[in-house]
Amino acid sequence: MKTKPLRGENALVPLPRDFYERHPRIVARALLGKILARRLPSGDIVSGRVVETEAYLGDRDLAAHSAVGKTPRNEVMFGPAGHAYVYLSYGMHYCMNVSCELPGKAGAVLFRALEPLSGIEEMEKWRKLSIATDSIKDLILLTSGPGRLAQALHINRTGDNGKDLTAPDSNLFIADDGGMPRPRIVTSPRIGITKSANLPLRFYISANPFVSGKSNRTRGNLSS
DNA sequence: ATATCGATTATCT
DNA sequence: GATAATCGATATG
Repeated sequence: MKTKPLRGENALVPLPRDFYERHPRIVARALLGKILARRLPSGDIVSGRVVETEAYLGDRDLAAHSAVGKTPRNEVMFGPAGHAYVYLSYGMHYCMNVSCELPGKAGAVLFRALEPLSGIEEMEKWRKLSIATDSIKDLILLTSGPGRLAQALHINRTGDNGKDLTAPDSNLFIADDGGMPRPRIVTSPRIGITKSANLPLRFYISANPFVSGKSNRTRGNLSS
């Protein structure tokens, strides 16, 4: 698996398919510290570092959308790994996932929070926000939370659902800039679910201020 | 055909 | 802390 860290300008290349062809729990942890990026028509990059993820499993996970079997909404979860699964949450927010596992077996990882890295002004525009400063307190409003980060990167179902995030020319992809080699990872139960709520499938970077969840009310255990 | 329930967020009190 | 906004999927008649 070629996940060799890359650095320097134009170093953002999509992670390979086999990165995602693993158990969602493994992928969710491996994605922490990576970069979720949107490439604009101009070539500019809107991006953030992944600081919080959740795994949704194909087996014995009643909280996963795939638990009811394949439907038009969730079919990407059953398809090949490395594709975007975008769904509408509570009728108003889009949430961004990447499919995992081998074809036929369902699985996905939900992106729950990013630390903004580039394209802040573009994020403000898409979020319909005008933040006063570049303080953490203001930046949090851009990408802390699954609905927020999707809006900040202009992710939506019609434009992005099913998109191959590993394609070299994809305008939505995940990359490794080598900027966070071994993040300190905390494990906790997932947020906002009732079924299978006890499973420890949420992962976030320890002490990172962009992690979502009511002033980090939801506690977890340091697991690395 | 109608009712219920979310992998959420913004905006109140 | 509580609630409204809003819609697709699912369950039931």
